[in-house]
Amino acid sequence: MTANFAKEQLRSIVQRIERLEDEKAALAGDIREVYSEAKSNGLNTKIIRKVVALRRMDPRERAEMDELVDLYLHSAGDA
Amino acid sequence: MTANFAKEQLRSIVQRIERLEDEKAALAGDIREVYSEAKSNGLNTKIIRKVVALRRMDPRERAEMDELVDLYLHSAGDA
Amino acid sequence: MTANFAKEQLRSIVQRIERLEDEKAALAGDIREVYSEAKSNGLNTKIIRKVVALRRMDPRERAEMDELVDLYLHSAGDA
Amino acid sequence: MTANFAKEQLRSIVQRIERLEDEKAALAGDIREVYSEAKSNGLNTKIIRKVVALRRMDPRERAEMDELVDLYLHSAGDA
DNA sequence: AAGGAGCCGTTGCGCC
DNA sequence: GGCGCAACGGCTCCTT
Repeated sequence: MTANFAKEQLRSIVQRIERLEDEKAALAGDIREVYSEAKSNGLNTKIIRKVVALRRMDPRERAEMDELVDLYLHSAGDA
Repeated sequence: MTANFAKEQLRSIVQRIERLEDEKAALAGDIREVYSEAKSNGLNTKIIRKVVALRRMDPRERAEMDELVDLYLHSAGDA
Repeated sequence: MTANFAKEQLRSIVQRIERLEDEKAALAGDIREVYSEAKSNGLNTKIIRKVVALRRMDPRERAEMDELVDLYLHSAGDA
Repeated sequence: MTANFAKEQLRSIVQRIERLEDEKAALAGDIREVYSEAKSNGLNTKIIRKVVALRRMDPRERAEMDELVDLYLHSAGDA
């Protein structure tokens, strides 16, 4: 029956998503633990988050962006 | 000078945004106060947030969505 | 040297986070693919997302919340 | 009647929130328009957003944070 | 290319 | 007063 086929398909999809979401949540927990460890060792987790984000960016692209920010910042601030 | 023109334009834009952002932040503060008042009167603010969101939706659209959710939920859960 | 120890520690932490973030991103990609497949089979992914979220909630808690929403919605709307 | 009192109170709260949300949404629209204008004048809106955010920060605090980011970045990257 | 939806990071709130 | 969680805002991707 076609309705049952659709139902089975939906079930499968929902279950696969839930499984993957569970794994993702587990990893998020692991990451949380690492930050927690960092904090208990006196490291600044907010800064670490920024460092991780910066390292993820392409260096060339990052340099361009920094230049533009400086330029715009200067233009916006001066008379 | 065209560079100065661009600079003036950027200055104007940044200042207009900052002004609007200030007003927006003030309103956000007002909203926060109302929720705070609600909470201190024993109301459930999480529920109020949902109610506000629901009231914003078109009723017809909302009904359709609820029906679909029920249908999918049922299909996903039964054998 | 204590500075080097701190440096090594930071390096380790950053690398562990990056590794975990990579795995998390891969899972996010997998989830996206499943939704994509669902959509190409004519399913409503927005609804599926709601269903997944609902199934994650505790049923008892969910029922309570629904009741409260109805109550508040009614109180807010009637004269 | 106390129930009616609570109902009136809830109604009032919901309506005040909705009013404030409307005003906030209007401002958000205005801000959106300014960015749109900026873009049509060849300005990089992503950079403008960063500039606006930077200008909002306390300079002293910002300098400290930048130093820390450099320090951590260096420690994380070198051997 | 523009607009909207989902995801991620940040900030504020309640708990301990 | 710090920690953990939840809501908010910004960024990115995807559709139109």
